[in-house]
Amino acid sequence: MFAQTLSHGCSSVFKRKPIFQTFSTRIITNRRAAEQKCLSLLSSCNSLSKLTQIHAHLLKSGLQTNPLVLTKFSSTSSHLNSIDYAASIIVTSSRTHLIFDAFLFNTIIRAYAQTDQSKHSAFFFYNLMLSHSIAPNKFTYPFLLKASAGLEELNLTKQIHGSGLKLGFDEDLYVQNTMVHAYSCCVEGIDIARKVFDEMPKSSPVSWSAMIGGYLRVGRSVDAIDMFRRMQVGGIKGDEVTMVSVLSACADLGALQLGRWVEFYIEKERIPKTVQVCNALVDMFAKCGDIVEAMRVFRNMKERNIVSWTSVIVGMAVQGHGKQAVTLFEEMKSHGVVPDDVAFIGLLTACSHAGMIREGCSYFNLMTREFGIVPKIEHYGCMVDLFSRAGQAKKALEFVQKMPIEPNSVIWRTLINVFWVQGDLEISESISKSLIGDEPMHESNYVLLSNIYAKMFRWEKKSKIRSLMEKKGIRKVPGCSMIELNDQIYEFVSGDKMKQQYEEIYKMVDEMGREMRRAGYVPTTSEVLLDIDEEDKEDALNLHSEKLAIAFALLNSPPGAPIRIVKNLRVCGDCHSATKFISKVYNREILVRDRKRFHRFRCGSCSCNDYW
DNA sequence: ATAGGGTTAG
Repeated sequence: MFAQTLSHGCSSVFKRKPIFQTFSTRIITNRRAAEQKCLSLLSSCNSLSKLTQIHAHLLKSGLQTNPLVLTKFSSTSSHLNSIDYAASIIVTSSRTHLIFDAFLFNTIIRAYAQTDQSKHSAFFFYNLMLSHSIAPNKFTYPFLLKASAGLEELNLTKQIHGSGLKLGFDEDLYVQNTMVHAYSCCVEGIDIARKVFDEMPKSSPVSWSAMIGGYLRVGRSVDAIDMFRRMQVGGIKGDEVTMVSVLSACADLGALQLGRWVEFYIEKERIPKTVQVCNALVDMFAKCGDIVEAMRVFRNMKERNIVSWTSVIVGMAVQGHGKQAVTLFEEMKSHGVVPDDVAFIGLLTACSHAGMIREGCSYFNLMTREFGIVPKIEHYGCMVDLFSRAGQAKKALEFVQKMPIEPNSVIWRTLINVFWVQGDLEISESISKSLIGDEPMHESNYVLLSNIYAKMFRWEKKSKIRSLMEKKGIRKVPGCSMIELNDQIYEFVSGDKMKQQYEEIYKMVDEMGREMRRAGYVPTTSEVLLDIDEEDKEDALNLHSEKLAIAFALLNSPPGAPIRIVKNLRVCGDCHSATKFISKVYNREILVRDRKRFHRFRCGSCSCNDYW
């Protein structure tokens, strides 16, 4: 097969003679031509077997010593085994002879930097390069930084930064941009990235995108948005990559108004609406709860890929629209788009949120049977969630026991929760205890166990957990509700006396309570897992960040305007019930995005049908 | 030859 390809590839130059003979004779007489030929053969080489054959042939013909050829070897394939093969030739050759140059090393360094599994090898060749007294050039640093960024090795990045600094390559804009990116890949490096960014004499949209993307990666979406605002103020135009990052930040924060503005900006500035930009728009609208707009963008796309489909499917899933998610999935298949493991996670989530147990099970089986996808822990997680949400604790447990892979803490927590809901507190307690043993620093494990003890009225055990947490310095994540109003994002934390309007807000909360009671609301004091009397429990419920946010929205938005709230935790039972009453009493549509899904409250009921 | 980006169970 190789000989065929080779002779076919050579046919125009070497017409009659057999290929191997051609090579050896020509090399002696016309080395340069043979080199050229070999290089062009390597250009079309896309498998390890071809590579090894070309190499074997080269050995015969004496061309292996040529650095140019070796360079081509390294850049020829993105497959790890081909890169390793090229690497081994370079290592061997470097022991014996030759005039290696920076170009050669850059190529192999770049090849390794682009792999997922073997980025460390890039540094091996960097050191080999130095040991041969070959000076790195300005191209070497972006490659090294790329490798270091992927490894999330802050110290490595610092070292490269230092060496680049000494050689003066840090003045190159490319190097600076990659530097910002590499630093921003580590949570502890993000502020250094910002410092590098701030000290850059010049910047490009790439620099800004690197910074915005960095803030996004470490979960600082507010800072990401702030960077974008700074761009606007500075009159710097972003490009399509910037837009993708900014839209991602909007999606994360649930900032619909800003997201809409970004879409407008894309139109106005004629930023190319690439597939990725449209996918980001779809995802932004979906995560902001505007599934209609998400579908509009999706339907208008000229080209859609698996990510586009998955985005709308997940969008439907978080709205609890299981049927539509399934319909979209089937439509996707009929368009010839092959679902991947992520698409199945979306689909299974949709089934789980909508209580579609039968469909969920059948798709889970189909995934492996028809598409050969081996279920990952996430897929098993979806299934455990599917049974658990439907209250089938026993089935969920059986499923876990039959799983071929080890369940992880997410799955255990799902089980703890379902047994807790069903009042099977002993099982919950025992799983919970062993989980704390496995993950002693994970905050939610303690919260779960503490809730279990509260429900058992074992207050002394509960307070023990609390002091254990204190001793280990583990803090409960405070509940927080966000609301976007007139281009501003407001944050409310439970019981927080915020800077502005707090007296008015607390008054409003009281008024809401009275109006709700008149409509039949009864506070769910059993939700308050504290050893205090009933009246104090009611007060504690009123301090929940969600109620504060709603009060704030009622005070500051026109009557009848819909209210949109984004929470960092799941909505509690009492807030869920209260919000239903508020939607009716105040005649408002209230959309709450919780940690996992949307609740659309209208006229006294919720779109989740109390299934969440 | 060089840089930044979209979907993922609770």
